[in-house]
Amino acid sequence: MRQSDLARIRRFNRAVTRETGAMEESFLGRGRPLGAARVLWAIGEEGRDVADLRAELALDSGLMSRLLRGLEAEGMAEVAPDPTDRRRRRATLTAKGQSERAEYDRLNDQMAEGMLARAPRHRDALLAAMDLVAVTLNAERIDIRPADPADPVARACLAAYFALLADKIDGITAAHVPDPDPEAAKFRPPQGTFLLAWCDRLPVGCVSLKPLEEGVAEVKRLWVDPAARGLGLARRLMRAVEDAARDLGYRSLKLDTNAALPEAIALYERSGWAPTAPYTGFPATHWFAKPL
Amino acid sequence: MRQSDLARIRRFNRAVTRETGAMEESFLGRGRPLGAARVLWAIGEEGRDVADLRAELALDSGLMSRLLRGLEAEGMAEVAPDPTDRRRRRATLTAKGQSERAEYDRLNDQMAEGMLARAPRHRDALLAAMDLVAVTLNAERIDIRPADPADPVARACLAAYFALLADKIDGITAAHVPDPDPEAAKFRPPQGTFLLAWCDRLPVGCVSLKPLEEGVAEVKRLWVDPAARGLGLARRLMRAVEDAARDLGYRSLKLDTNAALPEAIALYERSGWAPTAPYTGFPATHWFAKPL
DNA sequence: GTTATTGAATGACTTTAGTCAGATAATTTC
DNA sequence: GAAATTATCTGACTAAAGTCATTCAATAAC
Repeated sequence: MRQSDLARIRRFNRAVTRETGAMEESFLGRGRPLGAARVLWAIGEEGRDVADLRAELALDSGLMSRLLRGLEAEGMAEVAPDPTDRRRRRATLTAKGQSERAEYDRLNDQMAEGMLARAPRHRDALLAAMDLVAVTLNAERIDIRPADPADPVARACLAAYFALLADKIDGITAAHVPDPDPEAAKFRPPQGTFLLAWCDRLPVGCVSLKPLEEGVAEVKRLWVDPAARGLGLARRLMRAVEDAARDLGYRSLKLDTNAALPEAIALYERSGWAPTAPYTGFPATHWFAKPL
Repeated sequence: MRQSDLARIRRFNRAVTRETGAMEESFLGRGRPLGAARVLWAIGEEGRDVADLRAELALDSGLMSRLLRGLEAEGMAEVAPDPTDRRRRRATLTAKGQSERAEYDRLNDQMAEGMLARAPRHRDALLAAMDLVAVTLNAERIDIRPADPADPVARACLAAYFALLADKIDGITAAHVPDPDPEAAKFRPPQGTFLLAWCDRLPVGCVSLKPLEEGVAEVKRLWVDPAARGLGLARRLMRAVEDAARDLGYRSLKLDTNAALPEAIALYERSGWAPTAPYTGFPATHWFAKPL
């Protein structure tokens, strides 16, 4: 590694350490040690099992118990046996606890606001850089899960996908999926599927599958967030959708794409897709098929 | 602020918090509490005054003293009175301390390496994003100081400047300043000056001044690191070089620039520079003057 | 129906970090 | 040269975080 790269990473680490330090400082301003504040926040609006809290915050059972007693004494939380398994206990926030949690949220928002305010003319560039860093650092934690095509998050991914197409392909204007989408059922099992890639609660990619002919399905709408490019996510999404198609009983797959998306074409060629006869019109310029 | 922007910033905060947590974890692996490790590292290869250490680490005098006693007991450091002021004390690392510090350096490098390894195909993009974040968060701490034009850091800025010109202006190939630069003396007081903008130990911009005619100096080589764009740094550099010119006794300034750099031209026009007669040739296309 | 396991709580610790009020010696200030 | 200031150290504290062994009740396994 170059010496100067190291200096850059160190500067980055110092900058974000200072920032998180300032945040914790502001959290202490509410008169509660950080440990207790973290538990209060982690209980969340709906309440949470104590075991669950312990796993997330990596706390010893003794310490967890004491922190909860403290929050109870403050009137912020209540802990009651879980009705389904009375050994387990469930922590919930009182009304007072809810509003205290909202205060922490507000402090958090305020810090975030302060960060963006430092780049008044480059707000979007700063956010994009933050995304790139966060997604890259979380690369190993990105996971792919089925979603409903009507879910707002799924629809947001599709909107990003169509915006990308409109940007890259001449003659396409930003299309959109009608809401409700009359085709949605085709993207749900048993006919098809819709997969979302998640990186720490935010979507970073999608792919979908719908029936085409007897025994053949079509892969549609492969999209990867710009912040997640270069991490092999497109390949993972393709593998996942192929597995899903196999599970749904399809024997082969097809897809179409456009010459303006050379990385996608290269990916298909690398992963066992072969050119096939055109089966769709504009904006498709390339057609591929793959047996399962 | 948009709700989704907030979610993105939160994701960023979680990602970097986890990362710094992992780093501290690895530091604890050397069997020393973080406080002591930080002091050991801050003492540095050349040693450091205790007062200096305290200011940097923001530690209470009692705590600092105890941490130093601990390091002495481990045989890592020695503290001796400062010969110039025997109230002050100077901490230095023993040979053992030096090698322990090198171990922390190695751990740091390893973590940095691990971060870059997560973006094998986008290493430079990740570094650029980290720079943007770090510089933006540090925006208020960027400061401008005179430097020697022969300093390697100054020369690195000039190299970046010429690379930028070569990239933007047709017909220019990456020029470079000869080493040693026969003109260097013109960029040093009392003839001229060379100013560097620093953001946490790394340069993020420069500007320089050299004599042109009796009572007139020329502003040259205004450069701002891409990561520091949009923070008003170019304007600050120009103000600083104008102040320096005034201090050196000049009565007016000139500069030339090229149409391929519209932001620079806009900046000059906004800050009291007026077009003037051409006084240089290619690659200049615009000439400005400003009375002081 | 007894035994083992699990989830949480409790009491008794330790470590780390940090504060605060002197004490001490060197250096400035007047 | 006395008085004030400065830099550090020491002792005596506190708060926060965390560990560990044990207890207790509920549940699962046999």
